[in-house]
Amino acid sequence: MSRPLTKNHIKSRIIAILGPTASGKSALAVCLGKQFNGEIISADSRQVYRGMDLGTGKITKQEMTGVPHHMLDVVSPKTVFDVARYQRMAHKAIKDILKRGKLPIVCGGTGLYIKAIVENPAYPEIKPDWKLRAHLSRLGGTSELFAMLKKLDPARAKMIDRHNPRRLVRAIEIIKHRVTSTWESNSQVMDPLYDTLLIGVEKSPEELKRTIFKRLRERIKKGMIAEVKKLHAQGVSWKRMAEIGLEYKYVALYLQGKLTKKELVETLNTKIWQYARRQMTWFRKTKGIAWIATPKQAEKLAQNFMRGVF
RNA sequence: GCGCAGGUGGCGGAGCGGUCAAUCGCACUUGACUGUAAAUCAAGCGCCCUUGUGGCUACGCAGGUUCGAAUCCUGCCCUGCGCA
Repeated sequence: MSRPLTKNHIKSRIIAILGPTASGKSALAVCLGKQFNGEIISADSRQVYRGMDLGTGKITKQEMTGVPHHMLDVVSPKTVFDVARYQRMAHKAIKDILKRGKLPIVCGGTGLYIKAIVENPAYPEIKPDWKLRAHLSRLGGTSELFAMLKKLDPARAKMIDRHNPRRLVRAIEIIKHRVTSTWESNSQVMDPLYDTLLIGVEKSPEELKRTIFKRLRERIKKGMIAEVKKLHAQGVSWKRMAEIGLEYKYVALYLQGKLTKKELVETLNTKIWQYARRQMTWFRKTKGIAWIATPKQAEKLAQNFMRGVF
């Protein structure tokens, strides 16, 4: 994969809007999109899936009010999407938007995906090897995986979270497919392609909790349960739903009779809140975010940014 | 009223004489994150003290037995089920 040279020319400006779930990012993005002749690139790891709408809080055609959106409905929920794929597709979309002289506005709550396009880390060119992954997961516990990695790639083993099967499996996958080099020779290279304004939507915990609960009830009323039922009828397994998480996971449990309606609402509500907190701990360490409390503040920031004033 | 079962940390639920501030799950708090990221994983979680093979208060309430009790005995209060 070749990387554009960025050193000797001025980088294109883009805006990125982030924040925890239910903080009101989408509406703000559309608002800025209109004002600055922009197009939205979603940075949401679940909104990429076709048919997952209500459960992911995907923006509707009406709500877009003419502002084009990208990276929505790009893949079937039966296939597993990933950051590297997201990175490639999003870059392509951004390039295209810029070529047309419009402003790309990245918007979403998946911190990793935002990082993928803003900081632009180079991911190793090793695709998921599902056969190997299945084999490794059948192997036994994490201690076994860790021992294996330690033998194959001591440098990586030193850094890794030895209890995390996902990380362990991927690390083994990388080293197995790369005979010569080691982890250290492959450390992540960051190469930002754009000059990015990072806007974080700030919400107090109390307000966030309120909005999450309110939004959850609305989603149920709008037919979220039927949506999950329909996806299942179309062949999305319960197991896959559990992997997708949150609304899909818990509604699936409800549809299987493993939760009552009341339990569904209660646990889902707390799980979404826990997710919002996880998002916040990710964003907290992200450098350079301008946290705003009102759309007005965001507009102001965007204006200055577009004029090149800081 | 009688019989049986039971009252343990925010909740559920172990423990049934010592190694119990009390297994475990949930919730809560903090954090990690190099192609599954709404996923996956870690730490903390009675109170006090910076610390520790530290101090204090705790297993419904009040007493008792014992070197020692969440665990045994007595009384009381409360809850569930059964019989009246």
